[in-house]
Amino acid sequence: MDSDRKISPAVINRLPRYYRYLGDLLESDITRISSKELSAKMNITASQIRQDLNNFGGFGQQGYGYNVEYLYNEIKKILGLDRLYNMIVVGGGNLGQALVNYTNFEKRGFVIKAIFDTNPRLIGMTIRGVEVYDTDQMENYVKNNPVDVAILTLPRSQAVKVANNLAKWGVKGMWNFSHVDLQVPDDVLVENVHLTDSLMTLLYKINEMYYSGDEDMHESNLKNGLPVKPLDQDEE
Amino acid sequence: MDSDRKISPAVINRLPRYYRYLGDLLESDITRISSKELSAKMNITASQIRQDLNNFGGFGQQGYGYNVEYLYNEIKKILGLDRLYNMIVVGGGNLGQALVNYTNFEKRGFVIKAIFDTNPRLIGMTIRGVEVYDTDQMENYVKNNPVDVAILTLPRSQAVKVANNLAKWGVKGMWNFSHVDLQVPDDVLVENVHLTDSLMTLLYKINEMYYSGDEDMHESNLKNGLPVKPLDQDEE
DNA sequence: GCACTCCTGTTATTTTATTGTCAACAATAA
DNA sequence: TTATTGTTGACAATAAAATAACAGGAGTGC
Repeated sequence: MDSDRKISPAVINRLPRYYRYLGDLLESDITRISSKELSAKMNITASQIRQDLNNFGGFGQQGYGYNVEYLYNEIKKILGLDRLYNMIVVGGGNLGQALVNYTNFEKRGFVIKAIFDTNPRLIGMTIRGVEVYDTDQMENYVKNNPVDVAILTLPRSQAVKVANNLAKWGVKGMWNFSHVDLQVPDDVLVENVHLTDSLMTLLYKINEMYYSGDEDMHESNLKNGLPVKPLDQDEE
Repeated sequence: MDSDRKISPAVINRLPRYYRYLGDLLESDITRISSKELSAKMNITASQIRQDLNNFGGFGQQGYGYNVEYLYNEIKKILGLDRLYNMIVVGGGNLGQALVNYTNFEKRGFVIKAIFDTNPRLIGMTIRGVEVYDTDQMENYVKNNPVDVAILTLPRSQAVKVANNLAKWGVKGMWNFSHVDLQVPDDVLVENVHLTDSLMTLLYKINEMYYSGDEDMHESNLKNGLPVKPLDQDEE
């Protein structure tokens, strides 16, 4: 494993997908697979699969292909999934609770240790065995307990300040669901999940496919049962 | 708006982000902005901003820059956000409920009309005024009501079948949160949100930064308070 | 109104990512 | 054994994306 070379982000983003497919194969008791076969399943070129994997080492064997279980475990190691991670949820709203309730996280080694919120009605409650604390206690908690990842599901107005504090107090990474791009020190890693952005790109594609070249789209719009109404700006 | 030319996916994915920043500027009563200024705010090169925007038309003016409100509204139109969209949620679990409860969707014109689930305890319930129906009724509903987007928050085992049916019945696009890559006809658009994948890439980066070059990572692991425990495969 | 600066739209260049090709070698069959 | 097939890993070729360069129109100050 050549840890000097810088792996391109495009490759890293594909790794979890390989991991998922290999897990599926493992469950189906398939013991070996060639890049060609995997290519057909995943809709990626075989060439790219081989090149992606070779960034981390030669896991395959000529004339044989890849051993599914071995490759699966190697990718698991590469992604760091052979360890436990301590996480906290900041913002105990709907999304925060949904993530806490997602049982598979625990199975994968993502352990949510605490939830922080400012809402008095939530504080003291327990969600799937995880207690909700007042945000006031967060500094104390983070400074005295190892926190690998903070899951941010709070309103954008508070997100920046909270993220900066968490960074200062030693949280390694942030999984950010709030509607704002965080600016934190370079040694704190941020992964943004902008759900609305993702939905918007879907809508763009729908529009492109169903209404493209239609300069005044209102008519076709009505035909499709979509009433036209001006919408104004909203605040998260 | 040159609707012939094919816009690259990279550009489309950036559009919502531009839209977000322009909305912020609008709220701050900033009326004009140059690509250079926006570049500083967004951490993108000015060159890329100009090139991105020019895919859709010349919205700026030499010596002046871009009019914030005008550009905001143009991007709104490009993304198709000047219309209403009818949506349904398939899978009324935690995540599905969280999305229904996300009030901003409605403000943006994303109207969730119905929720479908197989769980008898949920059927008949109302979440933020949206009723939960038995999945049996979905075919009838979709065939008789325009559905632009189906939000899929169901277990992977059911996702593929449901998605194929929805495609057949005329749903235009799917916003897929289930842990599987959907294979649907070409005229049905799918936007996948693989939350776990996104978390895994964050973990990769955390590992790279904190444990890189450390072939036997177990020791440094313990130093950081992360107990090492072998984890096995799980099923969604 | 004129000189000067700003800033776009566009073209050129560089960088990054993907795909295609092939020699080398393993597995399998003859 | 020996031939044949399958398949990797390396690298070359191509494509896509990002960045830089720049000509020239529009604003600004005098």
